Amino acid sequence: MSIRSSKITNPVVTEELAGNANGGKTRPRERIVSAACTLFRENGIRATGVEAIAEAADTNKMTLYRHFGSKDELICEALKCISDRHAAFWEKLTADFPDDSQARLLAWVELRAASLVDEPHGCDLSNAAVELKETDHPAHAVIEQVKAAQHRRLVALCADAGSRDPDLLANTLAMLLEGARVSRCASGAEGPCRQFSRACHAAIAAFRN
Amino acid sequence: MSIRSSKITNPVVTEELAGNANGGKTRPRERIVSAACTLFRENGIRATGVEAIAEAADTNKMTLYRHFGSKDELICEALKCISDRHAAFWEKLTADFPDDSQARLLAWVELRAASLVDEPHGCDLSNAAVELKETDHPAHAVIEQVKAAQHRRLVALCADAGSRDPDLLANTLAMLLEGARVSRCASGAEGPCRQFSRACHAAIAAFRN
DNA sequence: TACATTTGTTACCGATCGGTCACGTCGATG
DNA sequence: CATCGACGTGACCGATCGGTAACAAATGTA
Repeated sequence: MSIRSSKITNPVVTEELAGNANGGKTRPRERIVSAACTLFRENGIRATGVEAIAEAADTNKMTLYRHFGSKDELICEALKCISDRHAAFWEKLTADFPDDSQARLLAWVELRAASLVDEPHGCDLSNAAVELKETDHPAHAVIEQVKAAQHRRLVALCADAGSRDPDLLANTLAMLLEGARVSRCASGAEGPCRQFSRACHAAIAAFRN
Repeated sequence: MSIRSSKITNPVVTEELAGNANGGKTRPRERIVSAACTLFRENGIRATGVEAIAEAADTNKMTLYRHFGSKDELICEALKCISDRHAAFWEKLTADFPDDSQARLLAWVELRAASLVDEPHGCDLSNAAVELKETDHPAHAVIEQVKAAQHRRLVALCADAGSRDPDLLANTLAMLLEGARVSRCASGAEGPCRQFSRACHAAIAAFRN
């Protein structure tokens, strides 16, 4: 359901050079990454076996290991795929509101609030960070890098919207979003996340010029 | 370190009827729950085997299964133990600031901010909720119940402190705390959680009467 | 002392995990 | 047609998992 919207963005467009002309069927690598994203999100990373990923990708374990040296490598690749989706989200946001940066910030709140409703599993990056406690796991580098990029974009958005303290506002919004997502898992849809939008608006108003 | 403060509350007091007079050594059941709490927090729930728990508790797997019917049951019991620590935290908070409810709210912020510094693993309850995706897992009932109790206490605290909208303020503070904790795992100590305290103060000021 | 309860020890079970090997199949290219 | 690379299939490996059986040792109680 949530994977369907991403499947149309990634594979079809980028496979023209490969000249694969069969009926819309993508190559195994993309299917594996896509399936890994879905299963990791819905069942957790450790709880998802490589065989289940291969099966969901309509292929087999051997082909999976021909493309990815290990499960950890596949995990990193899946996180990078999610990072690409985040980047696409930001590009679409700036494209939809090219001039009015104030409206762009409000749209960010609204879109994130909407994602809280139909995505009950929280942030895939943060969930991975929570689940993979080994501090030397290669996924942590990917996660930190993506989170840093997101923070930079959010700070820029707050600055464009004319906040008095863009860094503080960005961090506040980041904590509110992260907290809303995780409390969606722990306390349900009727928990604190219910008032995510109002809390964001209050923060924006509090840090206005 | 954090486990030590709880060890003095639970076992010693409740074991007088058992008449165990050996040198301060607690009974296996408490040691198992305590070890489970520590290992679950430091290594994750799924990544922690029952044998490792028994070993850390200075006992063996057979004794563990004599006290707990399954690992899932032990998980629930460990979460309940953590719930007791939360309750102790709140009791101490109200005991330390019996009169000044405004100061009590500020102390809540300060204590939570301090816990962000020396506890890099976030909220054990939320982490468990994220890690255990099976919606029918018995741990979810425990988690939701504890989270609901915490929410009630936080709302009461905000109301006592004279907020205009205690429910909204409590939810905002809950999201900020939850988000600060998880972003501590995903983005490091220099991420958004760095400004948790300031964000809380701004929220409190925004919702003041 | 005699008994009952709680622990400790060891070996074991079936299942699943991540990962590999050998071989067979297919489609594209020359 | 021949070749080559990507893919599919199934069996297999060692390790680890949660959980159990059987028996010995310790412990408290009468």
